[in-house]
Amino acid sequence: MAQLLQAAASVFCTTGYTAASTNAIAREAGVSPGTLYQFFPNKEAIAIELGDRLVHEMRETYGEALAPVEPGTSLEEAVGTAVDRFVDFGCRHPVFFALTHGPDIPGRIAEEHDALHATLLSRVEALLSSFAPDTPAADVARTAQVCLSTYKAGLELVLAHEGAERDAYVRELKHLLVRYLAPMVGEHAASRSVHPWIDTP
Amino acid sequence: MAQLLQAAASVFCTTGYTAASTNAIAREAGVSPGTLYQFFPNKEAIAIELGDRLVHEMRETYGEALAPVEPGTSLEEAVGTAVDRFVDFGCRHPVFFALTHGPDIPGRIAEEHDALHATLLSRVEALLSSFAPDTPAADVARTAQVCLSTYKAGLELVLAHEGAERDAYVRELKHLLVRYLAPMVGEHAASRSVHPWIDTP
Amino acid sequence: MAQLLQAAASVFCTTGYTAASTNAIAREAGVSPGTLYQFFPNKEAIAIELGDRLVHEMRETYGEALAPVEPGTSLEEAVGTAVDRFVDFGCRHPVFFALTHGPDIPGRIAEEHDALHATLLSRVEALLSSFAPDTPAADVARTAQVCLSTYKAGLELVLAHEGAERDAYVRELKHLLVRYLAPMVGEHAASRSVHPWIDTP
Amino acid sequence: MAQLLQAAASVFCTTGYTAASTNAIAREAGVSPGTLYQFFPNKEAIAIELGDRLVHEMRETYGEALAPVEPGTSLEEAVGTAVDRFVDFGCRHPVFFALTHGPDIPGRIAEEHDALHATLLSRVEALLSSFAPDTPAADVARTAQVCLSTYKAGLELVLAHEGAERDAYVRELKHLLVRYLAPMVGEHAASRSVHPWIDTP
DNA sequence: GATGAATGAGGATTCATTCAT
DNA sequence: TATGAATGAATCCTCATTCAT
Repeated sequence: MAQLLQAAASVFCTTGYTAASTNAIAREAGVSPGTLYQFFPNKEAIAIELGDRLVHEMRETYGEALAPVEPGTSLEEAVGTAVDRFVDFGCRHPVFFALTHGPDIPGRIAEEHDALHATLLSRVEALLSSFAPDTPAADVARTAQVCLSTYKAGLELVLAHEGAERDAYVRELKHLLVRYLAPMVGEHAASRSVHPWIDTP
Repeated sequence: MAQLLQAAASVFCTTGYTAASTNAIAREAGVSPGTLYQFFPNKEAIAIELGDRLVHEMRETYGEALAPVEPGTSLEEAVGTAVDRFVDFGCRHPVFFALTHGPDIPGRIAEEHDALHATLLSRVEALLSSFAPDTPAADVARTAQVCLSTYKAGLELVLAHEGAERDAYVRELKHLLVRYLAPMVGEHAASRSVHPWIDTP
Repeated sequence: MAQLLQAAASVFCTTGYTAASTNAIAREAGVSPGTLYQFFPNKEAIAIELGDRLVHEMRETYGEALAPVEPGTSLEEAVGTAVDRFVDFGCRHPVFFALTHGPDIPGRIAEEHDALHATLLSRVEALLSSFAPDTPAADVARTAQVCLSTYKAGLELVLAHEGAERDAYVRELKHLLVRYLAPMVGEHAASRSVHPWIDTP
Repeated sequence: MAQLLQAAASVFCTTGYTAASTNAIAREAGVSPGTLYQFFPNKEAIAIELGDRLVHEMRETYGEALAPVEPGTSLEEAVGTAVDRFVDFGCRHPVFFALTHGPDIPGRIAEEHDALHATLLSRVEALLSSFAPDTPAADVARTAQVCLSTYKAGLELVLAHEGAERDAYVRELKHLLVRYLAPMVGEHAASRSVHPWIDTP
């Protein structure tokens, strides 16, 4: 079954969900199509189970990565940790993006993913609030959304490169986020090593 | 034919390229399947024609949006214009993203898109170089990549909202980019209203 | 219309009846598909009209070629004339074979062709009877069938070659028929330049 | 699979290759269209497999039928044996002709068939040479071609009849060939029961 | 009369799913 | 339980035919 999920991950990665055939998955897993259907009622269920596991692991990853920071943690540190974890996760599970993007993925996964997104969102919001308690909730929510989107886009870029170049992109992604967030958290993080940012007046 | 392309755009948007059936496109266009095949030799050709038109329009859009800035233009202005154009384009052509993502889109489109990407990239690089002439080429290239990815991700976020909320996201996207780029262009844009950024020492 | 039939002949020749498309015929004729259907109710009708004309011309050709021979005509002369006409006809109308062979031609043509075949058969029978009046009718009929089949097969062989080689095959075809028929007509054609054949005793 | 090939043979026989639909073949075989495609990748492959088997069997048939004759074998015997085998083969495999004629049969089959034709041709040539060693090669080749064509045409005639009538046609076919060849082999077969033929002087 | 875009049933082929072994 | 042949609906695409202009 782990075998099957791994095969599915591999096939989804290379062909996408829609174009992936259950026969191809079974073949990749080295079992017969019939066997596949003794573990999963249909193709969608495979993607859902896969998604569930990813989401679960992601939740754990972020549970730690986005946990409320201890007082005194700098923005750089917080962002750095989160990005590193995110990158690590993305490297270990390239399927995640095959199941995340694309309008042709099963509804259940979309829901699952939305739920994950919402969770992450609230964590990021909490984090942001701890850094900038006075910011209106709507702004925090929006900023969190932007952060998540940026995360994902940046991660794809990171994964598209290797070695030193990958590391360079990781640094850029951190800069991108830190610089974006600095003004918001600036006043409440005067102890940081970055100059306060003067936003559009 | 415009009718068909529009229908195709609509169907590709909702189901993705792979899952889109030519019969569905024909139905959406209000014609019979046979009619569709008098204009396009096959499904791929529809996507390609659609992609060509989008790329063409995108090229024009960017030709103006990313044109070398006149001396004296601020980073904010340059980014603001580019983002506005990009957003406008995205609003008018939501298909663009359906044909851009996904591993199962026809090779021709991928090429076309890669070519477009390369073009945009070199324009952004030129723009960045004009703002920060002393930056090493490799860094400029990487920064341009990050900008483009951020553009795209931000645009999706923008398109997912409407009205005032959309405008707010547009502002955030501009901030995101401006803040990211400010340190790089900082020394050459001392006249700007942003403080120079002190990067990782 | 002659234009259309000619185009049809050409297309039938190259692709066969079944694989020939009415659009291809119309295109070959330089007219629109609609125009084609103002002359013929359907694809079959084209083949039928074509077949009719060929059969008509063939009938005339054979009317003369297989006409009752004047007394004193040798077998060689009779066969030689018939073969020459047949070959000439085949050279001018290569379609004939496209519409003659193959199990996928319309029933009407088959009938037409069968009628032609029957006509030719009775002429050949008459000819044979005039050469060998004492032969039983059943034998004459069978021999006539063999002659016709041999004719056709030989003709295809002839048409497959050109120039001197074609002429050589024409000669062989004549030999084939003359030698086959000689024993049957031998006794009644003692004046011929061939030795009588002593058949299976 | 034998079931499918048999069904295909039957359908090809009645409708010809082009007009034969895979659904019809599947239905004739009593299976679903999908099943057919688990054995053959496409319609052409069915014809090719069928053709291969026929060609293979034909080769064996002819390997024996056209083997170099032992010294002392008469022309009648040689022809008689070959025709009998050919007829037997044709009776058991009427498809052979459906896949042999027609301009729309798959290229692979045409090649296969051409190869077979060439093989048969060289065997017939060898046979003829053994009977008439002094005949120029070009003449032998031509005569062999005529023999093969006559074979095929005669066989179709034979297959079109049954019982005693079929036997009668078989005899006629043998006569046709023996009489055609007698003059050529005459001098070297003086011991035979046929009179030498005096050809065009 | 000529046109040619439109039609839609039909054919080749795929693939998610089932079930007898 | 595992298998893998069988299924058949659905897909892409063709082409004989029609009809508004």
